[in-house]
Amino acid sequence: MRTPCCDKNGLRKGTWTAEEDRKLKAYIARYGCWNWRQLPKFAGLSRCGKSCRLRWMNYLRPNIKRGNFSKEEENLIINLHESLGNRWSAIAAQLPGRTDNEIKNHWHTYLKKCTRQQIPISQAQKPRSNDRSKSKKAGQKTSKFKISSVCPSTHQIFESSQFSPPPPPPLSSELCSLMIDTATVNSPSSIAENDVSPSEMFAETNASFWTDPIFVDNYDNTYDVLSPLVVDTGFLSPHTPVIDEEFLCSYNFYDEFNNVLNW
DNA sequence: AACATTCCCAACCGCGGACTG
DNA sequence: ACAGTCCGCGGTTGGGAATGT
Repeated sequence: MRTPCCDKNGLRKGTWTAEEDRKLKAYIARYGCWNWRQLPKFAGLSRCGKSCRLRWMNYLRPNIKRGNFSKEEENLIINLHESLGNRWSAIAAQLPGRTDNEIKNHWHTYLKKCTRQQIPISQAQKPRSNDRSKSKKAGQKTSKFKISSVCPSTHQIFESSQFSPPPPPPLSSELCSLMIDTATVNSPSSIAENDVSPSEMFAETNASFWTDPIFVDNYDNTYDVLSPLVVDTGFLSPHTPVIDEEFLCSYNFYDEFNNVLNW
């Protein structure tokens, strides 16, 4: 894939690394997508918001179906394309777990040929299996995402929950990650690896957040709590999503046996 | 085995609509 | 009404993997 590089603003472009994915997933699991433009700054990512959104929507989001399209899906895409045209997002809405980008790619690489040549899907030459799934590529090697039929989309999880994500507290992305990924919780010293210092975050966070008594009251707790036990400390407000092991297990996000997250 | 070509898809870009002040 | 900002969509690109010679 595209070689990571920096643009003139110092923002990274190109292929996402596993570390970037981890930061983004952890941040969104913790705070949701409250503002794509601001998100990378608080998540400790040198990416533009657009890039973060795309990565999340097309790859990291839970409940994304990967792998080959079934005949039923392909027929549905063709039928929907006849009626909707290139409105990929509208088509994707009818195919749970499929992204507009994936459908668009599949259309251009395979289905378009079928329709142009009037070839039945079953007789057309199948594209190379995407089970190769770019597994060797950066940012995707460590993905352990499991598809669960009972797993609601993250969109549903966040939207159905009662919280309205506030601007993030002065937590580093590293700490956010540690809070969700218990397997990596080892040493508080790792917080020193932050891309954005707490003071910088403090300075950049909007005023309304700092007047929020929930966070102000618990601000002192934020730097010495490095495990999911933070949930019990009272640091997390009732308005923030509490991502604990039980929650994660219930949606197949967390593998209790191996003590790792499944994404 | 080595090289050339084709395929595939993650990611980028630009545009337009929605929203806000 | 207008300008600025943000978000989402669709078109396109580019480079690694697969396939062909």
